[in-house]
Parts: sequence; C-alpha cells; structure tokens
Amino acid sequence: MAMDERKFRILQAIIDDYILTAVPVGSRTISKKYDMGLSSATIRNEMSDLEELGYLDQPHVSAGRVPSAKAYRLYVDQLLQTGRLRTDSEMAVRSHFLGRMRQMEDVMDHAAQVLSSLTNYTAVVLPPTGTQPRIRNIQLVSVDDNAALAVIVTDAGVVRDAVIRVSEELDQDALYSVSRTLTGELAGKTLAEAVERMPEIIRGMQTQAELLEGLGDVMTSRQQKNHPHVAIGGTSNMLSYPEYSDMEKARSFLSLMETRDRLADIIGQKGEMAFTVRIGPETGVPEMSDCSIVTATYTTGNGQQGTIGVIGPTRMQYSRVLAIMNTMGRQLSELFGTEDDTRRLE
Amino acid sequence: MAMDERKFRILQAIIDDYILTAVPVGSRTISKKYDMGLSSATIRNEMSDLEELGYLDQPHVSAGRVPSAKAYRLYVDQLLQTGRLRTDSEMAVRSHFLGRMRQMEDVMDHAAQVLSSLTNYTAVVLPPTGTQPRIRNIQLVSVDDNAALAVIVTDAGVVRDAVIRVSEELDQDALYSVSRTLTGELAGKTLAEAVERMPEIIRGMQTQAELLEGLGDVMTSRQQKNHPHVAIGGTSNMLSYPEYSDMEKARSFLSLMETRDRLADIIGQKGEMAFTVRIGPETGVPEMSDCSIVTATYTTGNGQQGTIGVIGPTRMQYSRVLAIMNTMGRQLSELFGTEDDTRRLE
DNA sequence: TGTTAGCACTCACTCGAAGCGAGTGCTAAT
DNA sequence: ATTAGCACTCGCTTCGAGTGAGTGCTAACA
Repeated sequence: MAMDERKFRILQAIIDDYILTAVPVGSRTISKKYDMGLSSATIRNEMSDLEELGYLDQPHVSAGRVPSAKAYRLYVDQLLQTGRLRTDSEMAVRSHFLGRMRQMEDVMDHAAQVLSSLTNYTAVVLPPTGTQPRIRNIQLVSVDDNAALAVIVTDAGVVRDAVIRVSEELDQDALYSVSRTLTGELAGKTLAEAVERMPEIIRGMQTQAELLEGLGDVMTSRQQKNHPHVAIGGTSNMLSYPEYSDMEKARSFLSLMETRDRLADIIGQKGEMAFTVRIGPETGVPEMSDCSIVTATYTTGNGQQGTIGVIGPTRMQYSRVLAIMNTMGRQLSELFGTEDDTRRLE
Repeated sequence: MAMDERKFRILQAIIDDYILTAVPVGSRTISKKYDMGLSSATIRNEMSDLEELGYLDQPHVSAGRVPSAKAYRLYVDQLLQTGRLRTDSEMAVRSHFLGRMRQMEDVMDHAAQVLSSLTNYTAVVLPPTGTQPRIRNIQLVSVDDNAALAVIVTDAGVVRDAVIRVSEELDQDALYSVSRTLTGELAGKTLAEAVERMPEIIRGMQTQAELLEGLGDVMTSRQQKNHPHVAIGGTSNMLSYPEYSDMEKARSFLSLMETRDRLADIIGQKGEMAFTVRIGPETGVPEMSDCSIVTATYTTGNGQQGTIGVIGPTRMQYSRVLAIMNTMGRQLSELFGTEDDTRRLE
C-alpha cells in the first residue's frame, strides 16, 4: 500500500484542521467540513492506512487522529516545493518598516517584534554573521582622563564598542593619531588577523602600549563572543497555545528562551536552503520536542547572512508563517544594504 | 481592640509560614510549628481579631488564613525599620562580579541575571538616569563613503551611536576636524542644550551641513528615546510559583515583561527611599495585583541613579530579597565609579 | 479574666462510578 | 470500491459521598 493522491488530500485536510483546532480530528469531521465527496467510513479506512504508513498518530483508540512529525514534514516539503507562498501579508510587513531605523539592533528588535505579532508565535532574529567581518575603521575616543572608548567599524556595519581603562593620561589628539595608524594597519583585516598583528604594532609604535594591549584584549573578547545580539519577540505568545497548558513545559521553554547563547545556536544552524523547517524531534532540542522551528536567511550588502526564526507548536500554520518570513527576509535584506546589488541590476 | 505584641508575633509567624508554603495557614500549624506556648484555640481567637483588623484574609470559611497586603506592609516596614538586612549572600553577589565587565549594558544584563538567580524571582535593572547626562566628546567615524557613525560620549559613561547617511563623500580627516569643533562647542552641555545649539553651529561651519543636520536628528531622537536599555532576568522563575498556575495570569505577566517601556516606567518610579516595596495593589498595575515589587537604587560616580528591581509574588521572601538587593546595589554603585568617592574617603 | 479543651459545623478537595459522546473497526449490503 | 450500520472503546465530565483541615462557639479551668 502506498501514498496516493487521495490519501494525500485527506492527510492535508487533517493537518489543516489540526493546525486550526489543536484537537484530534475524526473521520466525520473530514468528510463533512472538507467536502471530499467521501463518507466518513471511507475516510476512516484511508486514515487507518495513513496511520499504518506513519503519517498519523492516535492518542488513544477512540480519539481522532493527530498528524505525526512525518506528516508535517511531507506537508511542509510540498509547501516549499510548490512555492506558493502567498504574500498577502506583505503589505503589513512593509508598512511596519516605513520609518527606517538607523541602528542594526533596533532593526533586529523591531523585526522580531513584528514577526511575532504577525505570526502569533515566538520570533527570533540573529544578526548577520557569515564570512568573518573585516575591519574598516578603528577610532579611539577619550571618555575621561583615564579611559578611552574603542569603536571598531566593520564592513558588517555592526559596531561594537568597549571602554579601555589605562593608568596614564590620555589626550584626544594622541588618540587620533593612534587611531589613524591603527586603521591604516588593520583596515581590510578580519578581527582574528588583527589580533595576530597587534603585538607587532605595539612594538612598532613604542608609545601607548597599555592602551593598545587593552585594545587587543577587546578585540579578542569581541571575537570570541559569538552571540552579539539576539532579538526575541512574542515569547508570551507561546503560552496561548494549549500544548503549553502544562506549566512545566512552559517553564522549560521560557527558560530556554532566556539563555540566548543556546537559542542562538539552535536558530543559527542554517542549511543551504533559503528556508529550513525543523519539526518536533528534528529540532534536536528536548525542550522543543513538540515545537517546530522555521528559519530563513537574509543577506546584507556584503553577502553576510543573518537568520530569522519562528518557533511555534508543531501544528503551526506553516504556509502563513513561510509567507510572512519570506517577505520579512526580503525586507531585511533590502534594509541592510543589498540595495547596492539592486541598483546594479537596474 | 488594637494590635499588641502577641498579635504581631502571631501575624509574623503566619506570614513566614505563608511565604514558605503558599498555603493558607491554620491555627494549629502556628501553635505547633512556631512554639508560642499557646494553644490553637487561643491562636484562633487572635487570628479572628487580626482578621477583623484587616491583616488576614480567609479564602473561605473552613480554610486557614492568608496575610493581606496590609499585613505584608506592616511586615516589610518592620523589616526596613529594624534594618536587620542580613548579608549572608553578600559573598555570592561579590563573587559573581569578579571579572569586571567593560560595557555598561553587559553589566546590567549580568546583574539582572545574578539578581534573579539569587532571589529566584524576576529581576529588572534600569540604567542610571538622573540629572541630564552631559556631553563629553563627540566623534564622527567614517563607516563607508556615504555614511558616518556618530559616537556621543556622555559623562554617564553610556555611549550611543548611530549611523548618519549623507549623499556627499566623506573623508576621515574632515570628519575629525568636525568632531573636534563639535566637541569644543558642545562639551559640558546636555543633549537638549546641544540640540538647541546645532542650527547655530551649522551656520557657523558652512560645510558639511547635511552631516550636521543628521547629527542633530540623531541627538533629538536619542534624547526622546527614554528607555535606553532594560535588563531583565529570570522571567521564567515566576512560573514556578503556584500563584501563576493560572495560565492567563502567567500570560499577561509575561507580555507585560515584554513591553519594556512600560516595565521601565513601573520599575523606574522611585521614591526618596533607598528601598521601595510596593505590595499587591500598591504597584498600581492591574496585571500585578498579586505581585510585589521591590526596588533599590544604585549611584554612579557623577551622582546619577539607576534602579534595580525584583518582582515576585506578594508572599515573597522580603527579608532575603532586601538583603540581596542591598548588597547588589552597593556592588553596582561601586562598579559604576563611585570608586572615586571611596578613594577619597581612604 | 485570659486560656484551653471539646464539639459541631463548614467546605474545598479527592476519588470512584456512571453516563456521555466522539470516534473507531468491522461487517454486510450496494 | 464505497457506504450504511452497529457494536465497542475510552477519555472526559458530572455527581455524590467521604475526608480532613480548619473554624467558631461554649463551657470549664487556673
């Protein structure tokens, strides 16, 4: 016995219904609500087959059927293949971004906010991180007599700053000349390369050794710190779904959301696809055994890739979510300077 | 009938027990567990009085008594007066801060983390915001040919940056000289004052009008944006307490935690006291009608005040929380440069 | 007069039985 | 191959009895 056209249509109906109601769906429901021109008995037979094939689970003998992870997998793959990602919510996304924001992190936070409120699930946005970002400019700014602020501008557009304290007094002009030298020496290098070259530079410069060493430390720590900023939105949305009426589950989910490092790891692992859909056990995260994670990527001007993700129950509204993320991803790509490319295409 | 010594001792025992168990406490429990040398019957009489006085509530006639908000109030005031804030957890706090962090926001996040994990409640940390911060240094750094990064250093030590896009090409040396002029003109001024002076400066400088106008915009928006960074820790802790076994309550609490602006408003309203304890209705927040909020302040080098807050159920372990916050507040004050003062005292 | 023992009473909570009903699987008819 | 019919299953809800923690009141006691 194999999967045929009709079985697939029935399965689809079951998934659709389950996504909507979160209640095991019975044969009668399918034959009535989704007019297939088949009686409940026939549906029952087919459902029995589908169960045998592993697409349906039965919580208990006299309950309806529930789609298995395998079923969602099929459903989603179908969705992705046919590519019919309707973008009716495109306008909604677009309108949210009318006032362009300046700060990357603001944009990310905002995107997570929007994404979660459009989908009603939990949304996560990770900053672009692809090929090692390259240094464009280094500036040292005096904060007070004994402290300087190091601003490192990379081609990712991301700027991280850190205060370096030194014992000697600093003056702004000296800082500026150091900044120039540093920028000259290090522009175009990755952070890792820059860290390597620092000792040499320190030897060459003679002065300001303490400051430069501080800078080296900063670059090292920035480099290791691989979770720059994780924007999360709509954590509480998760609690509105019956699958989280179990407090213990809810708690473990929430505390996972709080440990951003881990979350970034989970969301950040991207495949080569534009969209990744991990369903239930596929997430590889015990706390999320009945969640699904949908991720998509966006691309910045210099080809770096960021990730946006939506976390919801396995029965999430995949087609809706995919459509929204599709739009959102494009929106972000555009916002983060793929505009260069667009211009080139014109 | 008035409150006497014995009534107070009984009330205290009731509160202690309720804080521990979250279960209405009966007369027998008090007479047994807390040996007062009184029979349950006597306790009952006293409890009946205490109820009449408004310190106890009875969920239903055959249940034990539950402390009212008024009771907690009394309890806390007593606690604050006697000032016996034991600092046994002082070491714990101190050890967490061994490796000094550089970035203000990192510190705040970390503090919220520590505070929540020590108390097992939800913790919030607000940045210092007192008298208007004054500008110390303004630097413009080129990001790419058409964009500059504005770094504004204030005496709060907080540094916010924003990218300004212009149509003309920028070169670093020109930017530097503009930076110098700006710093010269605006150092010592508040953001508001700086915004006012901008038009004049633009007239005086002749060149780079577009850039300077962008800078003006940035300053204006930074000034208006009054929720710089709200660090939150242990949101999920709240779900472990039985008072939040009601999903709807949990949800509304969580979504309140997500709207940082509002949260900042709630936590940020400080009295003239070192500690503020708002119990139940006193919070003025419907979603928190059975929460208590404890806030404390910390002080930075230049006298600005930040706030730390702990949110828990009304039956929170006040004495523990107050002790921990006491330590944490001092710790933060020290970290944020009251060290100058300390040194002066030596 | 304050304290205590005793007792009747209340009422949330637990547990099990009964009933309900959605849903299935099987069989026989179409 | 499809469908109508029917017996059967079993989770959920409802209901009532039983339980026990806790109270309030009264009367006795020191």
